[in-house]
Amino acid sequence: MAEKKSDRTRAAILAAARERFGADGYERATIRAIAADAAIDPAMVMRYYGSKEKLFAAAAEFDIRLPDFGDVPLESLGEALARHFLERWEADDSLRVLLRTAVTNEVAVERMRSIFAAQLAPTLRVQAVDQPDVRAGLVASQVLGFALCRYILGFPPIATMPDDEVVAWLGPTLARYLTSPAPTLNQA
Amino acid sequence: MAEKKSDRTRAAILAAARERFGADGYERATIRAIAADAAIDPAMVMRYYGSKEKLFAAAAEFDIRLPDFGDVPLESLGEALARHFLERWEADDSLRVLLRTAVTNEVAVERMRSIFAAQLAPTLRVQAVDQPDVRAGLVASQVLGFALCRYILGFPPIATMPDDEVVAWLGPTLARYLTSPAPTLNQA
DNA sequence: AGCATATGCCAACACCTGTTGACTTTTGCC
DNA sequence: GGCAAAAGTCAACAGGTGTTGGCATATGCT
Repeated sequence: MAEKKSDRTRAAILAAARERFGADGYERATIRAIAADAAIDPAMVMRYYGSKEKLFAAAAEFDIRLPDFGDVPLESLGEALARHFLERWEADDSLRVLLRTAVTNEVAVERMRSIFAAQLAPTLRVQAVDQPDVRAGLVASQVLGFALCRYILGFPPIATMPDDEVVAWLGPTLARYLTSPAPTLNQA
Repeated sequence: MAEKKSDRTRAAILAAARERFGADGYERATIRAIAADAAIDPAMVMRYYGSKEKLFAAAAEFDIRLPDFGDVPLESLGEALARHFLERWEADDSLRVLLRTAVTNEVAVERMRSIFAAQLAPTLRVQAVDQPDVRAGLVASQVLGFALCRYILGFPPIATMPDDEVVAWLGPTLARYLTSPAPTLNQA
């Protein structure tokens, strides 16, 4: 092991950064505050991560690989997705960081998009649904909207809803976005 | 008319503030930039609105009164809501301001909540649905999530979707949130 | 006209931001 | 023990922020 002490502070910085970015958003999370949380000097943050942008990029980097839904029957995929996202969202604050910062930071937007457009859509393609991009977008709109109300805005009935009830409400919505035939429009 | 010139610059400031807050969010929208857009001195902003917080409060203030849905049959209320919110969202950038700033500004959160919790929920109570707060929250989650993807994040298939298609997709979802019996949970 | 008042501009303030360089301490190897 | 490199500390920088007070200009009333 070539280095040990440095790795520990590197990790401390990253953990503090995740928390601050997630709680305050990109602009209000200052390097000084992050350094104070990690109990080190602000200059260390620069030495290890180069800049605030790069620190954020590192803090927003984590494996967001969706499990393989290729063999889940399409009818129960909605519920499976709802449960998976809920668990993923409560496991740590990685997704919260992304959602809170995506509003003002392009990097976060792109990373968020890569979850839904670049991961969910292909999964749907395997299931041979039509318009996989549209359906993935609709799923994203409901999942992100619910997360927004629950974790960021803290809307009372949504924020305190038990997990099972969340799945029971959202599951059918997602299922419909995945399975329902695309709407036919009468006129423009 | 006691004053004329001042009212015009007051309005110019407010318009520029709405645009900047909506485009950049609360922290990144600077008073100097707003003043530059309105082609006046930053000091004028302070003279007329007192502080950045108060300017924002003024910029985020507008009538968001929902039309009276008391007589709309519950089955078509979902579609009516979808269409109303979509129109309201595209009419001006008031709601965009609120959504973008709500992530970091408590005032915006409270104002957003007042739309759904304090206006939509009572409307539902008139229709005698059970759990009106939960249902209003669910509607909020889908409406805000879609707006987030369409106007803030700019997710490709959602951002470019024709209005009628939006209503066709979202209407049934909202309708289900309003009419479907509350899910019964087997166990905790 | 003259004058009070409203309106606007300018320069500066105190503070906070990300970032940098020089300096000191600790670590690990010979 | 001695020494080079790593790890950490400190103070300062340059620039941007909200905010303020003083000074000039324009306006409208009598």
